[in-house]
Amino acid sequence: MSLHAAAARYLQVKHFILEQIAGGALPAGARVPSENELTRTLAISRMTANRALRELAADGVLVRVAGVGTFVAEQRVHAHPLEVRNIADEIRARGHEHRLKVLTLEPVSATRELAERCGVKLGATLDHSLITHFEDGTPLQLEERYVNPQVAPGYLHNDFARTTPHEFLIRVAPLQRAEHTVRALLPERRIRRLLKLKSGEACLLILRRTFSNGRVASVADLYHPGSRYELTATCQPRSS
Amino acid sequence: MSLHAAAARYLQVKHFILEQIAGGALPAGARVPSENELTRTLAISRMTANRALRELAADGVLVRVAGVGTFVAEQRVHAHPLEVRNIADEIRARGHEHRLKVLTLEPVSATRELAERCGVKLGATLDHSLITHFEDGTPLQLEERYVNPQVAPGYLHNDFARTTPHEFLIRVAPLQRAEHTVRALLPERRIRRLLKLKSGEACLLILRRTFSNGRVASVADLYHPGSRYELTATCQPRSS
DNA sequence: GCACTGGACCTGTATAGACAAGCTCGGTGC
DNA sequence: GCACCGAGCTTGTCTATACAGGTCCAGTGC
Repeated sequence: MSLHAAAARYLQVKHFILEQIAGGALPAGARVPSENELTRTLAISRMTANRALRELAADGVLVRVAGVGTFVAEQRVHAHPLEVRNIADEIRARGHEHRLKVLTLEPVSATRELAERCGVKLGATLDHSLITHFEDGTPLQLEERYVNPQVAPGYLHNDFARTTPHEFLIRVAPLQRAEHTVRALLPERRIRRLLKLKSGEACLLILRRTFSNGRVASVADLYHPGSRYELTATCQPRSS
Repeated sequence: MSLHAAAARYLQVKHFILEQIAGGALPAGARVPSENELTRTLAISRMTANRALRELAADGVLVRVAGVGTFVAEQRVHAHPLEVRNIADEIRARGHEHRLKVLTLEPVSATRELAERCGVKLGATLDHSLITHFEDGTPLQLEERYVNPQVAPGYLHNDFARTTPHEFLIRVAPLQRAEHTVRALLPERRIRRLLKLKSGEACLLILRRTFSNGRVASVADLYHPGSRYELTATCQPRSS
């Protein structure tokens, strides 16, 4: 088995489970096939099934009870401890209407810089999307995203009107870690036009990398109008 | 083997490694025994060693490189998980020289906006400082700070050449919480001059509020040149 | 009817052995 | 001297098997 041509077996099992959850075949609380069932139906060894289920449980997707079985966890999105901001949630939390517009959606070949950011080989295929997010009709984010189809398959076929890129990704590729870099810049014309910025208006750029299973799931450049958007964070030390 | 009386074998292996790291026997970058070595020295199977090392790598404690070995990760998370950046430490961590220049240092009377931010009454006295921080002679931060003398007394008499504002504050008023807001803007002339910005260069502004004993210790506006500074943060969920 | 018990099934963990693929380094051939 | 190649190490993954302990339920004995 090649490690590059196909994903590792236990990852396939994880995706197999995740797809059933995403497709609604396994609603929250539903029982997931046991290790022995997976062993039989997927023709894998129990250790492989065990690793897949164990990692999904560690990601919070599943809940395992010794002696009883494995079940789909409730409230997947909500319980997530990662403070990764989702522009759609932010807008809705303020009581405003969120809409998005897909400008580009296509596979691309990784340039040298992209390959490095995504941890893939030069020329590898990445799913690329360019999407603008609107709050009550005003553009609030320009999202340029590259997704590694090896880690999060099916991105190009997602229905973005129903599932935002962020929502799709945390469902398909359980979030492990996120890296953020924040910059301020005067945007080039293309970005200025898409965000309807006044000339001379600064732009907040958030470079985000999300990791799943130790690999980069996606990298995103998030452009925000400097006059209409700010980032907030509260740091609090753990007790003890 | 009881699952309750003694920890699982792979957990023992994890602790074995962690103790050596904590004890200094394995400094950052040091090579960790390979799976085969652990198999021999600890009389365990390779899968057990593999799981211990794999999970420690997932936690960010170790870094594994296929075909090379396993190493102690750099930058172990500090004991204090508060991610409050100190520009002086940042600069020194990069191996550069930090210098600062105090432009203003005087008590002021709180305006309405300031009073609100600091949680004091209108007209209350606040200690005000305006300081520029240099990296190898290049300005990297303009720090405008207001300190509540009720919470952190003695700020105006600090020797800033020896103790930076941040260092003074965490010593005098133990840090409880920090709030950050990040904005991008095109700075006014005064700031542009002090940071030696090119006209048309964007500026990263960090608004910070630090709390001590439930009260605001200080508020600071931190201006950074957009072309020379960026903010980075990594979010990681708790290991399960 | 009720308490108990044993079997079936589940997860959790451990072992031994195997192959693939990446990296390093030393030796070989030119 | 330099390029090349393979041995030997590493991690990454998979299989087959095993035992322990938790949970549930049906069947048994009273």
